[in-house]
Amino acid sequence: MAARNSSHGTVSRDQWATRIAALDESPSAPRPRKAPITVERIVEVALRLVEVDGFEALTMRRIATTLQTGPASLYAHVRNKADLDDLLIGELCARVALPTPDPDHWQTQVIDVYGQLRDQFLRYHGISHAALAASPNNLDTFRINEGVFAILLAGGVPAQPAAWAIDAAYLYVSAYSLEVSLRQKPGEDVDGRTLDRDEAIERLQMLPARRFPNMTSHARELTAGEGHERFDFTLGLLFQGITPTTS
Amino acid sequence: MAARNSSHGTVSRDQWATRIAALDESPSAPRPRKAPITVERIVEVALRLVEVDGFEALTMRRIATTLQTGPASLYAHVRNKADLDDLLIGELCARVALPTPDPDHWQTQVIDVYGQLRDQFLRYHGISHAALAASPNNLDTFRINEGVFAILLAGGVPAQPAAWAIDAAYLYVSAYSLEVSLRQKPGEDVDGRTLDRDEAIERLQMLPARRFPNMTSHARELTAGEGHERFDFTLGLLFQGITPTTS
DNA sequence: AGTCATAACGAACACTGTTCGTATTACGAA
DNA sequence: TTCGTAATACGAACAGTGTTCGTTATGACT
Repeated sequence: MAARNSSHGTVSRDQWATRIAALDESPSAPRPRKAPITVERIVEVALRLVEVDGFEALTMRRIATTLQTGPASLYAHVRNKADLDDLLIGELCARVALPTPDPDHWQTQVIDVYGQLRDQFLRYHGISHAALAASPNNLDTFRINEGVFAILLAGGVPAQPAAWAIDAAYLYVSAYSLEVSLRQKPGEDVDGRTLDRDEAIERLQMLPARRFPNMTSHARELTAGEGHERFDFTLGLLFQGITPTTS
Repeated sequence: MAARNSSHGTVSRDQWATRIAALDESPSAPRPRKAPITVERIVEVALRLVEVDGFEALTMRRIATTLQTGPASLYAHVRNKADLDDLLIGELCARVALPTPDPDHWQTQVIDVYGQLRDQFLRYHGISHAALAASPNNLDTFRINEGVFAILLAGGVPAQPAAWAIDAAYLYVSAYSLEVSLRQKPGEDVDGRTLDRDEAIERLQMLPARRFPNMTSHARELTAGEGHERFDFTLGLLFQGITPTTS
């Protein structure tokens, strides 16, 4: 009611600002108009934000401001935040390369696939939280399950144990990645691993030895496992138990 | 500035209301004064709220209003919401009964312990979310680990595989409980399990058979598992792989 | 009876996901 | 070219969340 802007060539101040902002876009972009907001760009920006600040800091507002818009604009392309989370873990699952089944090396193939998934989860801090919250209805999750299923069947594993082991493995990979992500939170980077381990041993041995005799005496075993040794160990247990030909 | 209440014996309206409310407390309580707010009461109320409405609906404000107070009053007894979550899963872990190790039945003993933990998690919808978010620094978690460790060592399992299997088992139990909780969300109660299974089979077979040949042909195996059959299967894999005496 | 540390509290802050109604845009038809 | 229309983008707001600040009331000890 106060000040319309329909008189001759003048534009509103906001429009002027957006035109200026549109000047220094990417000069080689075929669309100098604005910046079309698509689901792919949302996922891309969201993953970049998660990679930098972690999944806990991923909010619709941050995605929107990174895209130079308001939060309401995202809901035209994404139903929920949960829906966006599904898309994120879908993208991560889609990056996992599935090998052609080799009956002689099915076990290492399976561990390699889940290692890829774990690395994707660990690259984006805390995103496995979304992997656990979202029931695996995602098509990309199905793709991984299908690939592992093929490897297992090629290896001679019966269908029933294979199906259950696949389910358990996905759960374990997600939970393991989440635990590692949360444990790395106070730590600076990948360094200081043995230092953290010494401190963990110290804390364990600080426990009352009467109530915790085994944990205090076996603190070394409890904190052992360089790198992803524990990960490989557990997956080995899971898939060695369904081996058709006993090693 | 508007209406003080320091004149003679009159009390404020709020004070009067609290006095009236204090009348119909528990008549046999030794403290007719007010209602002392302790950590135990907070945990008790929080668990009751989670049992009714699920963990997602557990907020500090709801706990406070249930205790007839404001949200700020809780922070005198609890550092964070995360701290409260730790207390909750600590209470749940404390309820698990640990048997005296029997070398002849160590495997069933271990599965029984984790079955108790799973049932506690499933009784409170979505609380395993907190179990995964909180790194197992809790003393009650240590207690379970200590108990299982004792069972495993009594069974003749070497310390290193025992420690790693304990870690993996706790992770799996939490993730499994969380998945079951989230899957039960739309369902009414425990009923309708086979109906859900038929629907799951139908959806699986709706997938494009060219890209998902194994999942479509083995939909029955993928959806199989009455009750906690999958749970027992996975824990069996985990602990059968570290058995000293091959069955 | 008086003092004082502590607990309880009301109100607010910064922030979240989400929705409503409007304003703007792009594109095909006259 | 001009216009109308369907779809999109967006500002502002709503109902919540966890958490903190400054104040008030309490209960025990001297």
